[in-house]
Order: sequence, then C-alpha cells, then structure tokens
Amino acid sequence: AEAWGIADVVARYWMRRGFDVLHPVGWDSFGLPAENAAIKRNEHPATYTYANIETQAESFRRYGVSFDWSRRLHTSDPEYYRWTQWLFLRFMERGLAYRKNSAVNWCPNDQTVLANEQVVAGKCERCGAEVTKRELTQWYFRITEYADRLLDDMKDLEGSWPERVLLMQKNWIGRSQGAHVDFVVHDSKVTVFTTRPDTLYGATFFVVAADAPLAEELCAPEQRAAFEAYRDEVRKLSDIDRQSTDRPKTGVSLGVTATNPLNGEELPVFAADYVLAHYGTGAIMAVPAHDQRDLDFAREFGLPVRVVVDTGEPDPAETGIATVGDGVLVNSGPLDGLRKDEAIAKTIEILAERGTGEGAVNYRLRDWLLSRQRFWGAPIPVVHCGACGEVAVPDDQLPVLLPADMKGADLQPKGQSPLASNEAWVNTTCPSCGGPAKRDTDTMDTFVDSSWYFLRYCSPSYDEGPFDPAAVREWMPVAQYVGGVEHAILHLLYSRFFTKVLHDMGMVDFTEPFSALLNQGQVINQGKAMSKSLGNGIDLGQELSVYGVDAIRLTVVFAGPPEEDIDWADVSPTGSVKYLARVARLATDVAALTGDARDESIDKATARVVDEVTRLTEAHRLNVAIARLMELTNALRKGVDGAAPGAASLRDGVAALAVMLSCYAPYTAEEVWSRLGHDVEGGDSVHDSSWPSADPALLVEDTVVCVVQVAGKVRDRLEVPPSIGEDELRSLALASDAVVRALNGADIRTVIVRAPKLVNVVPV
RNA sequence: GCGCGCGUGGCGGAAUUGGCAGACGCAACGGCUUUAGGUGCCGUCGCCUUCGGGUGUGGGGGUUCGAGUCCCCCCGUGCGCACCA
Repeated sequence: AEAWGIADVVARYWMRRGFDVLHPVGWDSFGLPAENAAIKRNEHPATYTYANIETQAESFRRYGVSFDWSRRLHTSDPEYYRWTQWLFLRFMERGLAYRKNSAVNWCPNDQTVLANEQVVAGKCERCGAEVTKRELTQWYFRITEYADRLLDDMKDLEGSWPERVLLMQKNWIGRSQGAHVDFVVHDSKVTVFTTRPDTLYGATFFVVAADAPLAEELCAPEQRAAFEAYRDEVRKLSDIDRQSTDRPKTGVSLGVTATNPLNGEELPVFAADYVLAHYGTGAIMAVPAHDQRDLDFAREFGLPVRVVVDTGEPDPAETGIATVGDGVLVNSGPLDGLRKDEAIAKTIEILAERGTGEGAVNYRLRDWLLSRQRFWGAPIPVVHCGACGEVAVPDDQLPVLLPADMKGADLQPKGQSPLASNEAWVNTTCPSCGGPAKRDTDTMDTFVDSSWYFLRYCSPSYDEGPFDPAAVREWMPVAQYVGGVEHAILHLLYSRFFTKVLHDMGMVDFTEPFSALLNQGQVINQGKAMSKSLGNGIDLGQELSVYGVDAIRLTVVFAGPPEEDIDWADVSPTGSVKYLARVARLATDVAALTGDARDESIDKATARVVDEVTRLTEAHRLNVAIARLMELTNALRKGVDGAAPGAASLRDGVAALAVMLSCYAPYTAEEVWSRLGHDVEGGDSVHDSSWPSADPALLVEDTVVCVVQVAGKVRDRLEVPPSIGEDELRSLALASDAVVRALNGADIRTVIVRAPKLVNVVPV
C-alpha cells in the first residue's frame, strides 16, 4: 500500500494510545526533475518546484492524513540548505569530505556525475542512459571509513528492519577478509589484495587492471604499443558489455615479471579487463587452479595451472573447473599438510615476518561521490583561492544562496555546472586572504539533503544549528520509519552514515536513525507502477472523488499486507463503500435502542476483536485487523436485529468499533461517533478518544470446540470446558458416535490428546 | 552464474509453537424486498461424489499420531548482486 496509508494508521493508533506522535511531512525538493522541467518551461526551478509542492500538498490534505503540517519543510528552502551546507563544512573539518581526481560515473544525458549507488546495471538510475566514465576532480564523503560500523551496527536492527534490506546493505558494503601481499616488479613494490593467501604457491601469473594507471607504469617499452591498443579497446567498452560474465577472457602481456614474495618465483605480468581498477589494489595474483576467472584466463593464454590445495576434486587443468573449497595444502613448501584456514593464518604470519604483507580487510563500498554539475541543489560552500587553495565558506556567511536570476537555457547542462557561467556569482573574495577567488560551482547530491531531514523535523525553524539538541533528544531516533525498498542502499545507508558522524561529533546520542523500518509496497495498475514515489497520489485522487476518502483509504489498506504491492485492477472500492455505509447504519440503529440491557456474547465479541485488532495493528497486520473489524460489525448487526438486543453492550461495541475504525476511516468513524450522541461540534471527537481496552475476564471462553480426529481426519467436534483434563477428554472422544463409526471396530494403537483443542485417535 | 524470497479457490488474501485449510472481502449464482436497482436483506460458492464420504495449499519424496507450515530434490516466479580477487 502507499506509504502515507500505512504510516497514517500506525500514527493514529499510537495517538489513540495516548502517545505524543510526531508524524511529519515534507518535500525533498532539490533535484533533476524540477531542473529539467524548468529548462523546458524557461523558468527558475524554484517556480516550478514550489507550485508543484502546493499541488501535492493539496492532494495529501484530501487523504486526511494525520500529518503535523506545522513541521512541514522543503530541502530546497535556504533555511534548510543553509544547514546542509553547515553540515558539509563539519564533515570537511573532520576530513570526511574531500576532493580527489578519479575516473567517475558520468551520465551523458543528464550531463553530471553519479554516485556508485546511482548506477543500476550500468545505467543512470534517474534517466536510464548508459553510464560512461570520466576522469574528474570531485567531492567525496569518506563513507568507507564507517564501513565496519555500518556493517556491525546492523545487529541492532535485526528483527526490526526487513531482513532483505539488511542483506542488501551487507552485500553492498561487501567486507572481505584476506591479506595484502607485496610482489616486486623491477625494483618497485606492487601490492595485491587476496582472500586466499593460502594459495600463494599456486600463483602462476599476475594481472593488472588494464585501465589502472599501474598498468601503464609497469609496461615494458617493447609491449607499449600492444598494451595501449588493448587499453583503448577496453575503454571503448561500456560498463554493461564489460560486466557481462560470459565474455571470453582478454588481455595483453606487459613484458615484465612479478616476484612472488613467498617462493621467489618470477610470474609473467598481464593487463586484462577482468581485473577491476577500483577494487582492491587494481592488481591480482592469479591462481588458476583455485579461481575460475584466473583459470579461464590461463586456458585462453596457455598458462600453467598448479594445484596447491587438494580438495579431492578432479584436476582443474583437465576439467576447466577451478576447485575453490577447503582441502589440504600441497606443493606449498612450509604450508604443506595444513588445512585452508591454518594455511591462511600461517601465510599471513610468514609475510608479516618478512615485511612483505599483512592481514587486510577490503570493501566493495567506495566513497560517496556527492558533487553534481547541476544547478538545482545546495551549492558546495567552498571557495577556490589561487593563494590559499580550498577554503571553507565561514559559517556566518551561510547559506551560499543559489542565484535567483537564472532560468531556462541558463540551466542547460553542458558538462560543467550551470553556475560556472554566472560570473557575478562565481567571482568572490577569499574568506582567508581577501584576494580574488572563485566559488565551487558544483551542487550537492540530493541524497545529502535527505540524509538528515528527519532530525530537522524535531525543530523545523531552529536557527542556531541544523536542529535543536533538546528536541532531538526528545523525539529521536525515529521509532517507526516507512518507506519503499528502493531506498535500501541509497537513502537508508547514507542516513545511517550521517547519524554515525553526528554521533561522533557529539551532536546526537544515538548511532542509528531508524529503530524500525517497514517497507511498504506500492499501488500499481494492471501490473505497472502508477505512483512512483510517496506523494504522487494523482491517480488515486480520481478514485477518491468517486468513492470518497475513507473508501479509498480502506481499500488500500485492506487489499493485502502493507509490504505487498496492490494491483488496483484486483480490488474494488465498492466493497469498502458498502462496508462504511453499513457501519453508519449500524450506528444509527444502535443509537435508537433504549435501555441498559447487556448481552454477554456481544461483550465477548467486542473484547475479542479489541484484543486482536490491538495486536494486529502493532504487528502492522493491518489488512487482517480490518477483517476483524468487519467481523465485529457483523456480530453487532446480528445483535441489533436479534430478538432481545442488549442495548448497552451494543452501544459499547459500536463505540469501540468507532475508535478502532478512526485509524482507518477517520471521517466515517467521526460520523459514527456523532450518531452515538457525542457532541462532535462541541469538541468531543473520536480522534481525541482513547483506544478501547479489552476486559481480560471477557476474553476467557466458557467452552472451546475440541476437534476429534481418527487417523488424522476430523470426525467430530465436541464442546468442552477449556479446563478439561486429558483423561476426561480422551473418554469423551472415544465415546463419540462418529469416532466409533469411523473406527469400525479397529483396535486403537494410540490416542494423542492435546487438551482442550484436539484428540487424535490412531487405529492399528 | 551466485544469493535471498515467494507459489493457498475465479480474484485479493486468512490460517500462535506443526493441530478444524480457505477467516474477511471481491466477483459469480439463487431467493426476498423494490416501480426500479451500481440499494438492502437471506442463502450458495475449492474439486469430485452413489450424499456415506473421497480429495485438495506448484510437482515428487521424507520426518511426524498429525505438514500450507519442518527437511531434501525438481518446476515456476519475483527481487538483489553480477568478473569484487
């Protein structure tokens, strides 16, 4: 279901339970969509953005969501991005924001760099264009410094975050345990990372990533022409082509050898594209017997295959299948006879003694590239001075405002930030020496804006810092976060990183921002997504006009578990409309009853449903909770239509129903409340009432139905007291006509008794 | 290729620790009310049936007194990662 639908039920439930609930709303309003629209319309992005937000806010209001509109914020407001910039400067002070030159992901369509996380299957996450590489100097956040903590702290989230999200983050961070091993090429040290130092004696060649600067450095003069031709071919390949796994291995000899630090062996060095420049050190020792990729390469180039771990499997040189499992070391000098784990430890020990290597941990995670060559984002608050270099804009000069006079064609992407062409904006004075200087013209990735917004909600107009520490102490961390799984490794990882940094800065006293996470599904139509993100309810808006708010809300939540997508083609708001009308009629009929008669069966039905709906709501089993409310409605209807209605019990039942329903169908619930005689106009609202409680005495059943099986098949049902003893139940079951008939004279082997619910009579 | 998840009526979906499969609703069908019905009420609704019952949760096997639920294999499907050394 839609995020607002789920979150609103949960928020209203806790409000009814008497908690102070912070249920905020806001807009992550910087970003490419607004900028592209502004170019098309020849406007400033702000014009488009804020008009659009008003439309969406209007739409949100129609859903009757219990947002606290007084805390509403927009990340593109100067009073918000002032603090985004302020936080950037704090990161910079701590060495967590830095600039480096590197090959980066480049979207040729949006004309901007992208973070690793924003490249999906080789394509731009936003526009789908094939991503290419560019050599550029860019700003990064040093998220890799927090890799271990991001990984280790996940244990605090287990059970309250979806396992899938934790797994995705774990894979994304990709910690591998291994060793750095120093080889020698000519006279210089070349280090590789390996997870299998135990196989060092099995290395028969050495490979450097063709596109790594290292390949060029190592190349012998006589191989230079061949190498450059190969490298240029590799560079032409797109990421997608390069990543397809079943390509034959290619490469070129660099005409040099690398010395194995363990046995002194000279290994031929190749440049190849199956080794990645940006993982590990961009170079590997190749052990074809025990690594499939190395084996493929060895067979392609006729290189030797030497088994050093006997796994009991056939010879890789013959089968073409590398053996990667555990086994006993052979052909490995001092390692012979050891098992894999022992050999790994022993190798690291030997390498350390000789000073030619050490145990090491490597991550798949890379630093977060945060600068963008686009206009509609928070400007990076740095000034470049010929004399002083990179100089932070002083806090009291924040925010560095976006120019208000750029629009349309001024924003056309041209490979560098549109801000660069605005000389009045770019040219400034150095805060340090006072000399002429230029502003950094890049803006920040919008994921920076959204990495701390939840903190701002606690004190949205605080102006002495990004947030009021006292307010954050009161409200944070977020008790229940609701969002789509598409944020698993972007927003959710970045926010965790930010929180940890803020913790280290002493600004917050917790290390995880979101204590519990619910991944809601979305509303789709005939198998296709129709509302891409939270807030786009345009399609539902039409339905809402036809069926009414409550019917749409109920339909969305009742359709299935919150985590699942709802196909609008599968559900019918008509059913919800009828149900709500039925509840309203019930209220009228019950209000018309007089007297104080009670009916225990009604009281019990109410108590049972209150108890179950309470538990189901807390477990976010909202579709089942609605089913229980419908059952209660049916029971109350029968009570009203019965011969001797228990008026007082029915009134209490409908009142409890109204309060529970107020989380799902707030308008109908208020109407019911009013029909029951509450002075809604005078301020007696169902939305200020307390969640009903179930009298434990009413939850105790007088009798329970005991199922009697013969050979596992149900043959009879007995009404018995819940406290019935095993022996008594056994005799009762054996005396049953249906059981006697089913046994048909057969001898009994055993009788399983699970009092009071079940008896299973097993014949021989 | 590797990893994770999911397969229940015509449909959406229910089913504590293994213990009445199909709650609740949609659609459909029959009846009553109605001038009328996109209303309301009553009823039927997995499949087969000689009306006793038999059978049934993707397929096959296993554990168990008992399996939708646990284990193994297979099929289908969705998602994540994808040359990560």
